[in-house]
Amino acid sequence: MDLVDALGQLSFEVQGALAEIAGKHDLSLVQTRLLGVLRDREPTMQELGRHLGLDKSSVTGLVLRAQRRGLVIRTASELDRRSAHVIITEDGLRLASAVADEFARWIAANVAAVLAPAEQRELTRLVKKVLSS
Amino acid sequence: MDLVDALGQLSFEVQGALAEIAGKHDLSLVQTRLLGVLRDREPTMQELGRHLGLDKSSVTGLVLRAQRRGLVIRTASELDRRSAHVIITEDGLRLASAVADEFARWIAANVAAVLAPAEQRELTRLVKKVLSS
DNA sequence: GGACTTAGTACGTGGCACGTACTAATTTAG
DNA sequence: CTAAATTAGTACGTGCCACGTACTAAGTCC
Repeated sequence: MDLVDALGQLSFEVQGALAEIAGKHDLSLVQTRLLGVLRDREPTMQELGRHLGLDKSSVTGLVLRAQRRGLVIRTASELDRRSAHVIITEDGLRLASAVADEFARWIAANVAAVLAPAEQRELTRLVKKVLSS
Repeated sequence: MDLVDALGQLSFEVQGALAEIAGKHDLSLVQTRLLGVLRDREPTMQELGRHLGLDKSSVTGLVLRAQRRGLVIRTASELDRRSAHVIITEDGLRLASAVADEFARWIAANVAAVLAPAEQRELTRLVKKVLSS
């Protein structure tokens, strides 16, 4: 197996685990990403679309469904009355943290557990180097 | 950034690239995986579901859409007349190869290009170690 | 003030995934 | 050897996701 296969498989593995964890909390992968983005931002719909790589028309429904479940709210912007800021609620924050914690535990059990500490550091370093490009 | 964030982000990055490449060939990520599985197998619908981690009722539609586009065919099993084997067509093979090649080029440009040869080997080794667990 | 641009929604289409309910073929029990 | 249970697959309804197009309302530019 070469680098291409290794990274391809790894990405499916990690995304699969994340999807499963999210599913246990009745969240889709996209909803989870949404909440993740909103943990440290209060973006407009447009900015949200940029962060998630989605069209603005896709964001409408995504936020609508999250709002129905009480995970986010929309507030009118005061600077520009056309735009709305999306803000995560307490419930949303709790869910996001729960998923994040469980994901961290999955990494610990499935990655960290099979690598020596030095290997973990090296893997982190290499991946970061790739991501920063 | 720690190991958890690094692997999370990497998986989104890789899957995003793969989805984009697949999209250029009018394939979804799932269709691409389907064709990938079929490159070296002629599974029944059930086996296909197991490989992809999907319910059998999900596989029906997936294969149906692929069949409409001439990417796969279904043939009746001779051992068990209840089951059908899914087989990739020449067109399907061509598409699968095109996506795989382009993905390999993406890895070369975005991963291999920023790592020294020894680092690439080390990354591959570490990822394989994780996957084999 | 009128033309243009921008933020967001509405709606229709298509893919994806599931659960449930069904048919047909096969296997198992009695 | 039939009757019951299991298995392979499809049909259908639901909901999520993503997009393009068309629209409204608000802001900007002349």
